[in-house]
Amino acid sequence: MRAPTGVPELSSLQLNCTICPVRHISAFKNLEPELVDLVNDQKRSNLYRKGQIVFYEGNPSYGLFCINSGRVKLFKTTAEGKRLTLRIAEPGDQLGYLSLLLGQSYSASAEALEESVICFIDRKIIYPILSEQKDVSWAILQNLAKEMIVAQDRAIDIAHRSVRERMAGLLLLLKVKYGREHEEGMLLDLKLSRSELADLIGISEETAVRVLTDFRQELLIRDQNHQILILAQEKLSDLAGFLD
Amino acid sequence: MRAPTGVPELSSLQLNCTICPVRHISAFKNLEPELVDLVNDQKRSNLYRKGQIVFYEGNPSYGLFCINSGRVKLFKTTAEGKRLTLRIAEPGDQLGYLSLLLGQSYSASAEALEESVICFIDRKIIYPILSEQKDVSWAILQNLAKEMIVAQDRAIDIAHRSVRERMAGLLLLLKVKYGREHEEGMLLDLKLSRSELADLIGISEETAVRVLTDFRQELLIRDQNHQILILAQEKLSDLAGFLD
DNA sequence: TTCACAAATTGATCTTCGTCAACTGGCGCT
DNA sequence: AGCGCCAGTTGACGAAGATCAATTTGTGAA
Repeated sequence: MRAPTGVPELSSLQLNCTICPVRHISAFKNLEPELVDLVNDQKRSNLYRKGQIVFYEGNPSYGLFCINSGRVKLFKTTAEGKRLTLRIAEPGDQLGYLSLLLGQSYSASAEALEESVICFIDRKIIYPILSEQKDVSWAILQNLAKEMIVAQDRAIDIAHRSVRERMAGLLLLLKVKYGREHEEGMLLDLKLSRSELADLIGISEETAVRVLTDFRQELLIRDQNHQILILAQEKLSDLAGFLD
Repeated sequence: MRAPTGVPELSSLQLNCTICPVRHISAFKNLEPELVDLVNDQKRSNLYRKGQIVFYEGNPSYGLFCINSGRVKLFKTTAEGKRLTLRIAEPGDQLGYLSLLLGQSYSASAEALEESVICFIDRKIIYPILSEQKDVSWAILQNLAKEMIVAQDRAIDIAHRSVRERMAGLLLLLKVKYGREHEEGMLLDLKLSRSELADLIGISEETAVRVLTDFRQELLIRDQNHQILILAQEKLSDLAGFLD
């Protein structure tokens, strides 16, 4: 039994693309005003609560999701229910463009990590924009290329690095995106459960707990309510085997 | 010590893009004749022998490689020398476009699996074509999207599937691309060493040998000189956990 | 507050796979 | 033929993580 795809709890709010603050950091940043209006008229803005599913792997795709606020994780699930998180999408990011571009059903599921507002644009609107506006497809191309490298790195990490190394690497990776200055180090401004951290590097929740407990005892990190405070970046870098 | 990037042993041959048989299955299939001429004038065609490196991870990129004939594997290497093969590129495929698109050094290394003829197009020629010709960038976009899904699938496989499952899956995957009818089953028309097979699924050579020996004893496959003959597809499908 | 439930933690155990080492077989070269 | 080399194979062993189970902690709802 699967919940219906893309059906939000609330759907009254409708944003205005013209003044959307995240458009300027999205693939639509250089979109011509008339096309922005076109998108604006058609799109639906929806609220997703924490834990809500935006779409399920395997379900058909009818358009593109754009994150206005909140964070969404993309993950795949095996037949036995094991998960691997592929990426965490941010405001300004798009969801579901692989399926859209390839005209096939979703290759991963998406779940809101926080309360999020996500707009949905019908593919009938998107396709013409993609094929006529080189800026948009160029932006997506660049994005895809970057994610591709991340995916490749992830694959070799999972194949050949130990859990300790991967966890250290993950914390440093999260630091780049979510790190906030703190008097004793860098605070990761993102709440992720042990299980969600585990999914990001393809390990079990229990081993994630164990490794993080080790890190804590080695004074590399500390728990700050439900966020992680990085105390010793350099040692984590050493652990992760970072060369730079 | 690393060998210089992209320096072939022989470099006398120069192909003609206009009549290149693989252009029509490449990202340049719809390129306008004048632009084909432009590419043709600038490109260099080079012969690479089996085992020769086309480029090394970390080296700077100056353009795009297009495979005219032969097969090339793309792989990443850890600091300890462990490898993971990311994909096997075919005639008509491009190499190095991630680096080109992102303007950064190679994120993987490329090595000829067979004697191969590969053309090199300077980025000065490529960039204008990419930004003006939506067909080419659209084709690359589609390619990238497909590879992205493969990369994602690979990641979850490595994280959560057993070696047996992965090897069964790999054989079936190779069958799709390289399978040739044979009286007793499907012959994989591609010579890959045990070590190369191992690299494709992120395991050691020895375990690859063991799993394949098991498969052989279970009469799922057989060695046909240095190629693999698949005798029992359905059983491999079951092993791989394929649902279809 | 108290209950119920989810998240985090810890321990014990087991399986899988990597590593190291030795041995074999095929093949080209002289 | 004889040599050397490399891919393939096999065995023994150990370490890394997964799994299962139990316990503790935290948290929101009534």
